[in-house]
Amino acid sequence: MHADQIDQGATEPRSPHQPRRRYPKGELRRQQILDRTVEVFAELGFENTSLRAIGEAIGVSHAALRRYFDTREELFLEVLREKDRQALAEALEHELLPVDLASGLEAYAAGAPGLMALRHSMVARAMEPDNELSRAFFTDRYRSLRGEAAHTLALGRAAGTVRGDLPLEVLASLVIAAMDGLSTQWLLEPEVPMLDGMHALEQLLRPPGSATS
Amino acid sequence: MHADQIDQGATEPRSPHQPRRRYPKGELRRQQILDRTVEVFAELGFENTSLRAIGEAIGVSHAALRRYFDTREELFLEVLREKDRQALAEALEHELLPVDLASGLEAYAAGAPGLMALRHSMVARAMEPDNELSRAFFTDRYRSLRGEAAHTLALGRAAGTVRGDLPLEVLASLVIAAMDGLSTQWLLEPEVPMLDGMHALEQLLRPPGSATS
DNA sequence: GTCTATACAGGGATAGAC
DNA sequence: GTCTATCCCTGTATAGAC
Repeated sequence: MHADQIDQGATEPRSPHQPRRRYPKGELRRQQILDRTVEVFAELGFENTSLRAIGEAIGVSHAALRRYFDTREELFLEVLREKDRQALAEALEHELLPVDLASGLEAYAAGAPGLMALRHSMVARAMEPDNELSRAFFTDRYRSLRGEAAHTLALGRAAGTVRGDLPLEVLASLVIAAMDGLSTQWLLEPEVPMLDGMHALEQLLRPPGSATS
Repeated sequence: MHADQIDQGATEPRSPHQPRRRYPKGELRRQQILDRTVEVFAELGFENTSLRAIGEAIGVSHAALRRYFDTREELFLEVLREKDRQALAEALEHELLPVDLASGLEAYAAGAPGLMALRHSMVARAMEPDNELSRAFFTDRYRSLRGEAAHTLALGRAAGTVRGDLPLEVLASLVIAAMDGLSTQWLLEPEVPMLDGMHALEQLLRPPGSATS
């Protein structure tokens, strides 16, 4: 679902301005740009992370970046896509999906405030008119997240830790919303106990008669 | 708490570039700028809502706007401050605080998607380094929102509709987070049932033994 | 007090040379 | 694949008209 754009070794024609990326050099350069972008963004923020600033951090001109990404927006989206892929790969390696919601939030916020800030900026863009690319990315992403949450909740239901009197899809949406909103408050003010909020939600989700912990 | 900057008729000296605004014309112009900014933003989005675009919508040069607002960021923040004041005034008029969380969300999202998108853009900025003005505004705002939510929850507790085994502040943070996150998903994809999510949270908050509705 | 005109540094996008 | 040069747009700043 997430990785619908894997194309290593493909030889078919492709959309204009999307480089072939069959050669190691271009592939490495592309990855370097993505990595540096995160770093520069964490330091300078959305407005100041210009193509020129990223290029300077790498040692190339801003125009060179456009061989790999059509626009700044696409570059940023690709950074987020890449991080999602990494997170998914890591989750599959460590175990299957996290049964614990709070640990899911930690993975979600991912210890990288800069990355979360980038996500927030891009989500905001996606709500605006004439931003089809960003909107498509995030509607997809939230759909995926809700699906994963629904799955985790279903497991909890089977294990007796999640009550069964409310629709799964609604609860899934609520869980994702709580993660989003709690991380927002936490990023603004680190004293806000983000994990306590998530644990509270876990408590609320328990069936009425079950044990307190 | 919210209205800490009411200064009509004040005669004290003020910070540089903040006009006195004792004269009706300037006051009206200022209000006009705030109103038009929301409209232009709803149509064009964050990037394209330039000072020049706003000025053009009013019939004034972009430089004129700076008589009223030091920077674009401050203009946007003032738009949000103004909307918060209006919402507060309206809430006080219609009744005291909303006892119903779901209706609170409707007031929160406020039927104005453009405004919510502006809020999201500005919150994102507030998380980044070197954005003290935005950060101060939103930490304040979230503190206020959590306070109001805690108050509403306390009333619910007294009325027997909110369980008493979890700390109020944590639940308040969770409630605000849910509003934020649900409105995000809803703005991206209007089919997502925002109010259902909030009603589900209300159900979850009920004491274990209480009636289902 | 209110506003226009103007200048400036920096941004993303782009064309064409190498 | 990368560069330089260029286009038009942006926020900010200042000078001076009225």
